[in-house]
Amino acid sequence: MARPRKKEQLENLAEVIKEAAWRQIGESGASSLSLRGIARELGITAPAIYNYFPDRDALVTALISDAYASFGDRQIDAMNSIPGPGRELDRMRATGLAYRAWALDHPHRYMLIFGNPVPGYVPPMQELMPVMMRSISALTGVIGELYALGMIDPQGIPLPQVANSQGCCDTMAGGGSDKLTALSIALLIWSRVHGLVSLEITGKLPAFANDGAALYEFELDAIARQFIRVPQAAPDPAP
Amino acid sequence: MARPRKKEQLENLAEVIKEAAWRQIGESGASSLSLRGIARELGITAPAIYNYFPDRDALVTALISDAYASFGDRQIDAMNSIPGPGRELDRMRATGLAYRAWALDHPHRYMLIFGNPVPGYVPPMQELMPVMMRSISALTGVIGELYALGMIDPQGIPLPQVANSQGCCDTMAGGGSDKLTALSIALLIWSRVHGLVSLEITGKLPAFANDGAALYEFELDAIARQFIRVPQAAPDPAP
DNA sequence: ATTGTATATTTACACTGTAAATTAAAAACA
DNA sequence: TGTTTTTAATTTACAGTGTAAATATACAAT
Repeated sequence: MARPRKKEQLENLAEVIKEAAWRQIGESGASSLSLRGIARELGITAPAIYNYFPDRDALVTALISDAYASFGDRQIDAMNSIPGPGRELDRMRATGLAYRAWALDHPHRYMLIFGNPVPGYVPPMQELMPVMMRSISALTGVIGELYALGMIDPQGIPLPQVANSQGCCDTMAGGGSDKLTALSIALLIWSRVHGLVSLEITGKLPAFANDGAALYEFELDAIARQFIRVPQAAPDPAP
Repeated sequence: MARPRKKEQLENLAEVIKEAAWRQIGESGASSLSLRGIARELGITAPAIYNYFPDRDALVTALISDAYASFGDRQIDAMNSIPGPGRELDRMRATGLAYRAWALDHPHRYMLIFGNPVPGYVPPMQELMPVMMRSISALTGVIGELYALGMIDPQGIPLPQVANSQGCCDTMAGGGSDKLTALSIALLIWSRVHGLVSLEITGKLPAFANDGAALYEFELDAIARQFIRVPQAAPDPAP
């Protein structure tokens, strides 16, 4: 009732197809991704791919899902690289630096998930939501820690409308307005790092070509200064 | 030696072609722009377009150029809507609000110039530089005004490397490090509004779908707070 | 009227994604 | 073992794309 093995290798053809797709994207960009090109590279015919992906969009979705996973791994690794209490600020900075580092390591993957480089493709949010949520869990987690420590001043921060947060925020916005504030801050921070990184990756910061790092770290500092307040330590009684 | 008029109208066919292209972009997005589709809509054949644009990329470049012009018009209008000295901060805010307003009015044009939605297209910077520079002249102009008034604290702001600023910054980086600082600040501000606006336009802020304005105005305020310092007015002697 | 030139059409080619029919191969069952 | 069933691949075909080359047409200049 099944036919798991073929005479040749390539039993994990779905994975091989995705690898070829990534190589092709890395060479000629994500927009010129071609099923026929992949098939040509693998020595098979184009319609054979349809046994593994119902259409080209499904392949793109799989690539995006993998990219989110890779991105999420790096974010979570960065967060875990600065463990323990009392180092929440360093932890946030580490995830911030990891954001740009991953983007520079995989510019095409970055544009694939955070830009819209593929012609008629619209990502199926419902399917991608889990990997998406996981990938931003590092940032939202650290923000949550800082919030719990009273290191964030919530005043003036616009909140999302819970009625509109369909599914997306159910996981994290389940709590009260604390979580909503944390989500909002995470969004504002994401917007800032995304703005800078996407401009750098697409080569729109020519004057800073060799010093995007300085600009980015300046922005990280500015972000911290804006949102973080170090709680006034109660002056301990002199010994 | 020439043949200026045809029996029919459509003498400004280049303009008509661009209009059809914009309409097509407005309906099905910039990525599905098709020469054959335009020709079909205009009742001509596809190769006829090649008499007006050497290839599809040239048409896209012309569209981008027009989009920059439209964007620049709105920016400059916004700047001029708050004239006179003493209102530099309001002027900056007006250009900031106009940035998002134009983007929401023309999301496809915005993505055409600030995203990269067209398959294999790479914009010819050299050709687009004039309209690009004009379109950001409003922001850099206001920053320059504020800088001249001593309302900007340049310390800590990373400067671009003049060696790398090829052509782009010759116009504005001709001066000393003042201009470079202003350029750098303009870039940091652009990065922030671009990050937020691009996320909103591409529908990646679902939770804030109905209140992008609040989020954006919060960001404008934060930008002003970060870069602008009101010079200490000398306390005038009590009457 | 003839020439010259700009503008359009026709034709053709290589490329894309994908649907339908067909063939080949391996596994399951007799 | 032989036969059937299931799955995977190929072949073929179609509609779409950008664009190059050759061709026809209509106007302006001579």
